[in-house]
Amino acid sequence: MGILERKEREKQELRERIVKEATLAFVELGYEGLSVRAIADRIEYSPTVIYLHFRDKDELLLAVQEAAFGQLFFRFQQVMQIQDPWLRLEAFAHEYLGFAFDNPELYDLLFTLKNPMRAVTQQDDPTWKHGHDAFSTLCQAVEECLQLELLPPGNTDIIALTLWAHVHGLASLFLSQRLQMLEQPDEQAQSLMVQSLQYLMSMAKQA
Amino acid sequence: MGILERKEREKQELRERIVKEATLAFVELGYEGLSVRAIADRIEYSPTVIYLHFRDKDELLLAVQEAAFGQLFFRFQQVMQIQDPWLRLEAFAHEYLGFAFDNPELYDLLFTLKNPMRAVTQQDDPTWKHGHDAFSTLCQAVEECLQLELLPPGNTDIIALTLWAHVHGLASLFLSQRLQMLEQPDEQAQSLMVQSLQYLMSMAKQA
DNA sequence: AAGCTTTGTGAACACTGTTCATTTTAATTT
DNA sequence: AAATTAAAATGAACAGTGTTCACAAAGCTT
Repeated sequence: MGILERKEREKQELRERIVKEATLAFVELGYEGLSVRAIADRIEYSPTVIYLHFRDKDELLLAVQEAAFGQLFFRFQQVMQIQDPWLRLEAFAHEYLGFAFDNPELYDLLFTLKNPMRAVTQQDDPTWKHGHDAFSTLCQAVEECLQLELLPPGNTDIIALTLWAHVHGLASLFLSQRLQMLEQPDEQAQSLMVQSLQYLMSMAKQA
Repeated sequence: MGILERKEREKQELRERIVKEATLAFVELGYEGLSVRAIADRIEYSPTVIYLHFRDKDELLLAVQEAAFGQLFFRFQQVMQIQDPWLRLEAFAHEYLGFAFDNPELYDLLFTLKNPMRAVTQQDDPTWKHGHDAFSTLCQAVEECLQLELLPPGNTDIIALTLWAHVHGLASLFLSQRLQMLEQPDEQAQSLMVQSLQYLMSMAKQA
């Protein structure tokens, strides 16, 4: 009686195809340009079929977000193998910024746009798995640095938050074009961010 | 011959009324809920009259943003009178975060939303005056701290950017509800941010 | 009072997210 | 194999969006 299984599988496949094409359309057109009808065109189905798989657009964006988290986590996995916790911390920061540069729209979806979060609070099913995992690995690196006295003593979560807030702040200001406030050419913006990161890390290491 | 002047004045008054009502509607309904027709209703004019004063919605948002910058700058002016540069720096950070908490929508408009920036690059008229001013005052406090050796030596702009990125990162993550990743109750989120700020400042002061 | 410029309007266009009655398709039962 | 039932997919529609344009109202100049 593999028929039900096959139908279920086909349904999941279609769902994944929706998420995949939605992701492509999203990175291509940005958030404003992403429409349900555009996705429907790409999967060659009627727009209404999307609502058979997702309550609304927010829930679809949540699925796209989850897929994007997978991409970020994939880049992190290579960093996780670095033994030295301090070097690992630095590598995390660079990888994080690298992801933001390479995938500006997806970065916004992960850490800025409010739409997917509305869906996550509606259903209190806390998907967000990859997000917590990513933060945990950051905390672990911080923990190891603390034990080796490479960081000023303090609460692990707070320190991890401090580092995260810093790199996110840089990425966010850059992507939203607010670094224009520094009155520097745009090509140098990335260099500024690296220098800021170096300054922070040098402050931390003086402990 | 005060007629032309009167007409010009009336035009400016209407323009300011548009910006004012747009601001009110914006903080009330948020970005998604803000529509040209809703603003038109509030000013009791036809929607098309708005396009006599602004090229498009982005340009209107830019004007709202400028007004919001005024509000932020107003809060900063009281901080600017603090003599001790270190205390001034800390006060800036708290005032910045306070503004973000009190005016979440306006904060997004100032530092996150891309729409107004599109207008600012289209016309290369670099309004953005208040933004530069705010950053300059931050730089000045940093400069004074450097001379008193209250901060590790380094480029002034880079240090100012580092501080700004940190508080903006905290505010941004909080407002976009991404601090859920810390698995802490939402009421404690603000406390976490203050602790993170304290950690950063203690690191900086050890120089 | 006639003409002209500015100011304001209503209707329309091409979109958007979303819903619902209807039809097509597939699987099951008779 | 035919009829029945359940699932999947659709087209049309609704209310809303930003924006444009031909047209009307108002005010000023001559």
